[in-house]
Amino acid sequence: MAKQAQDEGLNAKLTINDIARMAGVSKKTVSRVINRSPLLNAQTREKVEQIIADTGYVPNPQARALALGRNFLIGLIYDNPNQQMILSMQRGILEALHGTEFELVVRPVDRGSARVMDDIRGFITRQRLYGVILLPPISENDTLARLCDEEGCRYVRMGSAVLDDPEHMVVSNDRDAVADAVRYLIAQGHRRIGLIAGPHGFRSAKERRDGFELALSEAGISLPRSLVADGQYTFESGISACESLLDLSPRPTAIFAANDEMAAGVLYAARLRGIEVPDELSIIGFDDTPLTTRVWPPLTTVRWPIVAMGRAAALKLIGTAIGEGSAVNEPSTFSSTLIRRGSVAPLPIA
Amino acid sequence: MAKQAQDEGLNAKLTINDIARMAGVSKKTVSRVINRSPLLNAQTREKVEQIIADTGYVPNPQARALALGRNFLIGLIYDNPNQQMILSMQRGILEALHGTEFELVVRPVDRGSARVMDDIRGFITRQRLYGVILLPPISENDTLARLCDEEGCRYVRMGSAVLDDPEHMVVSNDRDAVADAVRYLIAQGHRRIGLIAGPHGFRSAKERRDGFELALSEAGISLPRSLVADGQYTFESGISACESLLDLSPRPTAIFAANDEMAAGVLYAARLRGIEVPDELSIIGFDDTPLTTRVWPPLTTVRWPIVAMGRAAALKLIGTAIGEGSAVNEPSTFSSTLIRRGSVAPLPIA
DNA sequence: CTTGCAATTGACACCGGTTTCCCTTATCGG
DNA sequence: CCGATAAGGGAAACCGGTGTCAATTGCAAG
Repeated sequence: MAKQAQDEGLNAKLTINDIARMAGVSKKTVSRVINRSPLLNAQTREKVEQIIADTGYVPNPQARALALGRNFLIGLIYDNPNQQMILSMQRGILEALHGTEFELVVRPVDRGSARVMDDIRGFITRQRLYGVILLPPISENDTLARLCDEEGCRYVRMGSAVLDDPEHMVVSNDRDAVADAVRYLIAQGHRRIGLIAGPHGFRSAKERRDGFELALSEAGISLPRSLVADGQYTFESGISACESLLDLSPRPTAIFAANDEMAAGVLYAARLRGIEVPDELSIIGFDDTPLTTRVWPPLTTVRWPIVAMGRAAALKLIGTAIGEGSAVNEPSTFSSTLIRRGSVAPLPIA
Repeated sequence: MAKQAQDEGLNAKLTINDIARMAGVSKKTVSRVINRSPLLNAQTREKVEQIIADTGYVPNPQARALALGRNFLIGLIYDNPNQQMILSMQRGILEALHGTEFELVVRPVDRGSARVMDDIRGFITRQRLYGVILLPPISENDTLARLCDEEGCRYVRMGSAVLDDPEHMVVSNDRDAVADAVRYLIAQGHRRIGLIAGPHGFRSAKERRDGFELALSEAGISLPRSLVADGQYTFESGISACESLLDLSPRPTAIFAANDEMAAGVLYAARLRGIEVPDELSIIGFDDTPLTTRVWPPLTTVRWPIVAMGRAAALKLIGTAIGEGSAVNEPSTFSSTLIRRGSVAPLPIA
């Protein structure tokens, strides 16, 4: 342990010149070893590698960044209301980055600001990022993707619709997942099903709504406009959207909320009116946040593999750099599953 | 907007040499302007500053990092089970960093691993971090603080006890906050109050327990060991800890849980047994996570200003660099407040 | 035995800043 | 009016890597 620490302290000062001198070769040769250049004598390589291993030398990232014009940093760009999602993504990404030479730089941006694009451009070019991962909803912005292309910055966009562009996207299939969830409600006998939709302009909101409508039309159920309430993906918006649905007469016997926060709002609104869940009202949410098991009754919801998607995104970005090149071109569509808990009950035969 | 973008594209290629040529001075003089060197003619400075402003030149961070031997990166090091807290801290830190030249690099570590210290040392020295912010519980590790000192890396430790070392710490006073909360329970007539403590080895757990015991002893209430149950700061551990408390006879009339997750567990366990909250059992949690308003009844809890603390920590770190030097030596103790919601009721006169 | 080509390796410039050291020039006291 | 002193400003080295291109070596072909 003490020796280890000593080594560490030592290698903090070691430069490529030191290694070159010890090995009796030039800087350039050491550089070739580090960068796995193929045009290099096997013996020379071995000798240098031995010395690198013995001394614990690690090349200075700042110097590399300057010479290469590129850093070994991954940027995580988000502008998201959903904190839980950011954190899970971040976790997945960090898992993939762990043990590599890459570090993660986080960068929240303000979609509302007029200068977002310039901010991001500055971030990317100044830091000479190796690549960026874009979280929704800003990932849905094509201008941003074009900007990355222009600046020669690798990127991966996270999303919630089927793939347009496999090389640059990691997505979940929200539409099908929601359709499944709603089919489940229908199978339980529900016919008057309310939707609390996500905010306009969010792709995920649209996909989830499409899935909802798809399942209904499959079953030949008509959807009056009044059964669709707008939400903002927040708890509070879930409450008020739910109230407008409960004001209907007859009121819906089931509600699908486009995320768990709003589903929790439904639970809250129902309790205020003394409506029993799930006996008088069934609820399904989306996300499978920890919240779903903390509330009562525990929420039936759609789980999408956020952490795994984060990992996949990171891998797609750095795949070629860490010798996992195969990951890069692999299409990355993840599927979600319905998690049945306690917020759905069959409709009693009237 | 178009012009702006053009400027941005331009300045990506501008170097200090270009500026020097345009201003008709040497690189060094431009460097002096950038670094606010005092030994510089006012006119020269103004001229150069004008050109920098016009062209939108920004010095290359990689080159600076190499020359200076230090990066403009802040590291966020954590090993925490409490995801919510990490994210709030991160938010506060990013708020403070916004608009500065600093970026945030996040670094989860595994406290269990034998190589944690070497990992962190590698992270700090390799990236030549400007400074790091340490989140609890690993911030409580003195070896780590010493390591930062050795490596000449600025650091700020977040914590939950009164200050040992104002220069390097931003803390909340958990003990007093909990004492207040428990005094409130006592004022409501409760005498048999259970504690669900946090895990051993966490400073916050100890502080909160101390506060709990303090309030009880002030009021002359004895605390049998059986009224203290161990938890792990998780929902599940809250449930089982609560069950052991509810098995007592007579059972407690109130429970203080050392965090909200465990308090939610208490709610869950109570519901399983058909115990009414707050009428038959009062509950207070700690953290004021969003969860507290999603559950029923909404949880009375202790709010600590996590985001503000994150901001303060970042400011303490970069204060001198951004001309807010005063922030650095300011002691940073934050106080928490009791948020009264619906999970506490007065004890009915028996 | 000489020439051509491929495989290795090294010398040197360069990435874009900062630092060291020295020279020039302005200011001031005698 | 002259020399001392200090401040402004520039040339060149340096931070620690990588890219370019030429030099060296070994070996097969002519």
